[in-house]
Amino acid sequence: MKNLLDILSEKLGEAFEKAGYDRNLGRVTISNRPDLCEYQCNGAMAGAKQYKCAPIVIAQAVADLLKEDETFSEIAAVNPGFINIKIKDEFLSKHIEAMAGDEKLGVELSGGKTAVIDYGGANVAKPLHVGHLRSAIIGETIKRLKRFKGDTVIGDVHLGDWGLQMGLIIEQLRCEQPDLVYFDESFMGEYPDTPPFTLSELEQIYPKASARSKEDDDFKEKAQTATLEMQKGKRGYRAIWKHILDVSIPDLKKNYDNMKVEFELWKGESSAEEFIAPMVEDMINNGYAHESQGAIVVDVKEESDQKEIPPCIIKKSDGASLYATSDLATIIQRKKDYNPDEIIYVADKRQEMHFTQVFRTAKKTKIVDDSIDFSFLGFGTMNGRDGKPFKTRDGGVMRLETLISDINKAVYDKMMENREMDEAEALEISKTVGLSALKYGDLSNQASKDYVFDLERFTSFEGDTGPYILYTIVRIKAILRKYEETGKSTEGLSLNRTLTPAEKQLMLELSKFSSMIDAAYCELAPHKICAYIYDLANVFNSFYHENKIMTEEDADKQAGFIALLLIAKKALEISIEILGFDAPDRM
RNA sequence: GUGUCCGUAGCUCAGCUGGAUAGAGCAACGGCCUUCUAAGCCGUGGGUCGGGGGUUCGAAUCCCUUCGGGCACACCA
Repeated sequence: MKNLLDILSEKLGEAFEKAGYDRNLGRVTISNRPDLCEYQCNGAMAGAKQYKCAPIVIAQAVADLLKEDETFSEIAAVNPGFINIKIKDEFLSKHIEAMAGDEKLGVELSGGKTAVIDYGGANVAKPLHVGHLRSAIIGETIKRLKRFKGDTVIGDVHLGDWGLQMGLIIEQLRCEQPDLVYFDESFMGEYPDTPPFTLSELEQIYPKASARSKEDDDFKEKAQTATLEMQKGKRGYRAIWKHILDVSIPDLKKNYDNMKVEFELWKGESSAEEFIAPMVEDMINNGYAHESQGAIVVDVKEESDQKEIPPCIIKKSDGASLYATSDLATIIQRKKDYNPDEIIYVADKRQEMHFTQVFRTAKKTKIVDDSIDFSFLGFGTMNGRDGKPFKTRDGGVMRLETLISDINKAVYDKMMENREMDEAEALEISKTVGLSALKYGDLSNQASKDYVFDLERFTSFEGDTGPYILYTIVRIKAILRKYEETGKSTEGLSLNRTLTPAEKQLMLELSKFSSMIDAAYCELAPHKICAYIYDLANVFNSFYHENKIMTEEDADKQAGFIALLLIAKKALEISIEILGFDAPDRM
């Protein structure tokens, strides 16, 4: 259905046209002076030059034409040429009612594109840490948002399981346990089913290896060789690789699950391995790729570039493939499996260059045609309160599990300060509320910017936080529960046609829902959803204080309030569902 | 060095397809609970929108310049 601004703009546009002006001047926006009006149109000022007359003259002519219109309770031309608009209660109320009748609250479907979203970016053998947080949270929200708009979306965690890190682990393992059968060149039998390491052992191997490779060139070289051999299919190394995956993936799943982050695909860089060799061959044969300094590269610079874009390396000089190679091969695979209209990558913004290279290479080498859209949603760094990248107290990388349990603990403590509650229930609720704190804290910032993670602030129950949003929903639920306890039904109620001021404010806010979703969708901007529900929660809470619902004596009016609560609840619940968290029934 | 992003209240951030008096939250201060969860609501104070030019009837928003900061710049991912 049409949103309110479009309806109003159309009416104004018609009036502009009738008065002899361009109808496009009739664009109506939300008032930036709520003390004066609800909506405004600035078209008269924009058109003044074109028609060589004072803007107020145009504005007056338009306003005069609409004086009698049943939509407006007030429409006035104001110097220097604003048109100030207020709408009638009844018109608004009917509009919101129509919205409520729609499953998606008036949001129109996109047209059903198919998209693959590449997010999460976990590495096997490494526990999830805070660096993985944003990709997971933002990616999941984009996925849900696009689904809500009617797209078919496939989320792929795209594990890091094919690069140098694997070689590092193999070499480190060799140092620690040289007698393992995997390193015995002459071994021809079946390798054991049981991994030679536990999860926690595995998690210690990688950091050690990584640190060592930075100081020990010889070790690094060996790791590179091992990587290459693994990629080529060396049996013992592949067996280790398989063990690493088997040990890591269940743990990763569990962790993502705790965050309500769900992937349709658990593929990794390795999954596209079979496409690599033919792809590279094609690129060479078709003249797209050439040798440079021993490596195989594709030139991707373009005339219009403001800066030098280095060539995209698809084969290292030692013959190993790397990040770009597997990303390109994965595009081939995705095209084959899903033929998507777009592929969205959610990754740290520092990787922008890499994706520019990959996207250009994919199009230049005709892996995909121009109809596919690539987009890179780069996010900023999560910093600590000191403004520097988030670290543990001793300067290490904090595990996601630790971060989440810290948050849940903080929420739990605060709950117990203010409420008496059964311990088991409190623990359960603190997880729900904690997740909202974490996700809202992240998503309410613009994705592309760095932000400061402040546990104290995010878990606060005051202000612009997840818990505040949940608290608002809990309040609504409580009233609805009480209403039903009086034996009345919440089905089929009509909104009031004469509105209290706060009631009208709430409806005006609700009317923005569909345009807010559209903006968030087009701009891949989850923070707009957060900003909206925060405003909505504020307006609701004002309404809550100014209108005593349960003690309202006029039963019809009370029913109208309840009808409005249901819509507000739905708008909030749809929104947090997209953001990827839930509201408890009480807190 | 080149490119790019950012600089808005003490702190954390919105606003940026140009519009009227630049908004929130936190922190500070003052009110409101015999009434639906006070984890709330209402109010007060707090700003040369980094600086300087320009375009415009009108600039936090567009252009130029300058200062300060982050990040990226071929064989890591």
